[in-house]
Amino acid sequence: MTITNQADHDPRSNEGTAAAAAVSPEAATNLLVIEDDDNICSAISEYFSRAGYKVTTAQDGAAGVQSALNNHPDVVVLDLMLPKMDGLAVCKELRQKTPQMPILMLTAKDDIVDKILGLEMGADDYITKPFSLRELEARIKSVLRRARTAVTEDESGEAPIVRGKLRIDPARREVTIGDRQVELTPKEFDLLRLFASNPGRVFPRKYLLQKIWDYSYEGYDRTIDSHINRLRAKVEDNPDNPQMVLTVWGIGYKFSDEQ
Amino acid sequence: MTITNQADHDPRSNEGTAAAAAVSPEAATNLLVIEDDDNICSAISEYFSRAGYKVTTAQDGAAGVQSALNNHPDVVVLDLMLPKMDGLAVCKELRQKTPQMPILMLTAKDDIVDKILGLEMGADDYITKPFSLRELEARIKSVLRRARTAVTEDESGEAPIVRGKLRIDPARREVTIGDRQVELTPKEFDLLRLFASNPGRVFPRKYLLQKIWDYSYEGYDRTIDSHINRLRAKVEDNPDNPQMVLTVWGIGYKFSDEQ
DNA sequence: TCAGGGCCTTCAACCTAACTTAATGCTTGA
DNA sequence: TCAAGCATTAAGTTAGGTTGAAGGCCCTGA
Repeated sequence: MTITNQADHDPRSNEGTAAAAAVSPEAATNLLVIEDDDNICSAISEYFSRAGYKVTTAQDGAAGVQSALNNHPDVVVLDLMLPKMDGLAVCKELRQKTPQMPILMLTAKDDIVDKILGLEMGADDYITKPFSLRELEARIKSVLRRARTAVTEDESGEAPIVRGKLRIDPARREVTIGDRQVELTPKEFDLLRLFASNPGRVFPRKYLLQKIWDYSYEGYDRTIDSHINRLRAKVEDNPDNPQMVLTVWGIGYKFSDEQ
Repeated sequence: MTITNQADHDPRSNEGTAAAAAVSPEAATNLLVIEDDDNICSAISEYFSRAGYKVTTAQDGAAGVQSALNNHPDVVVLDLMLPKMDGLAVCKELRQKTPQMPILMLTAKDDIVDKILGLEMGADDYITKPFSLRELEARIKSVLRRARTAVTEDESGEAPIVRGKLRIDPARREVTIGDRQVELTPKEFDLLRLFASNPGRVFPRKYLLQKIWDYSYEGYDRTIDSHINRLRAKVEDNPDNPQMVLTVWGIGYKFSDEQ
């Protein structure tokens, strides 16, 4: 016997459209766009204003940082290529000064190196040009949702983490899927807990090495793959088609925030 | 919201099935379900009645609180979205008035914010829709087990601790297994008492050093292993296959919470 | 009061089991 | 097409179990 939740008209499920945001009951979301290209800038600005966001823009990195610190936007959309101070530097500085502020980075198409650097610098997510505005909006919502529920990853609270059928009990170091208990090794457990505490957030391999394997570990980062492999074998119903621990091609892994 | 009837016959095991619970020797467990959806409510009610539980239901928050205070159920299953008084308010009120009563919260799919709030409000665990009834049963058992054995670790009350054949009398510093009395050294006793006060909870070595050895002890933590070794020799029927004091690889030790 | 002995605790060493890392070649997806 | 990811296996490393001995404390008896 399974209880499902279909055909449930939850207003939240309309996410991703401009109209939905416009009727949102909550106070307008403040959006700061740091982008030097006028076309992109005004397109974003127009779309999101109409969608009920309050949009501020900045044309270069220095101005962006200023604006972010003065206006405390709810989310920053940050281009990587900027005059005066490039996106990575901006990201780094904002992370230092306002660690909580969610940052969504715009990167040139296929610029994997930059994506990785961006994520390592502390961006919360990235989106590659070209992108649709609806896509951007979806990402922004996702980042905002995560920020609201942010569990600082090392807080390691004793409260159980539940994601669908998956349940992690940090105090007992127990993991169950549905009613089945799963035995994990320490590394597997640490990885899964980190992932599941921050669904949707992308963890680059380098970052994982630092976080789970202590600092400046100059190792083979394929090692992570091995652990992910074994973790999936234990945790996924069908390891060939993972539903929880997902690969982000060229970057690393993340926990699904679907469902 | 619909109820489907799939994959009920799970070949994995017979544990947790209605039949197994029905023959449980202990007095019926009282379950209060606060849920406005008739389908879910009757599905839960039917399943758990058949499993030998005594089930009471309430259709809204206010009625739920009343029922909880009048009937003193062993565990409350509480939906978050309720008419009259929402789940969070119910949870908060129950926590104030009967702090011991275990609460398991049902949350809508994806409603992470609510999960967190729920736990902050004092729910003991939560489960996301959709869920299987077997899964719910597993959670309920887990919450009940924790509630039964919950001892704040520093309470160090003088009441004897009984776990199966093991009995610890803190006032007399006596330990018996079955009818056999066991002589423990102070460290052995302290360890065993700490473990047995919180079955299932994992105690890292560092934590034990702080707790049992006081001060920030910069020592050899293999010392703990020695004590565990001797403790097991005295306390376990077969020290090669410990049933009480269990190793958690890479972390420390815990007391078994089976049975 | 001091020596002797017993018990508890700590430490060290060795051994095994468990887990992690590395390397390989194959598969996959941009 | 080809770099990135995956699966498999083998080697390496680390953590835990076990044992025994040294040090310290306390009790006891001379």
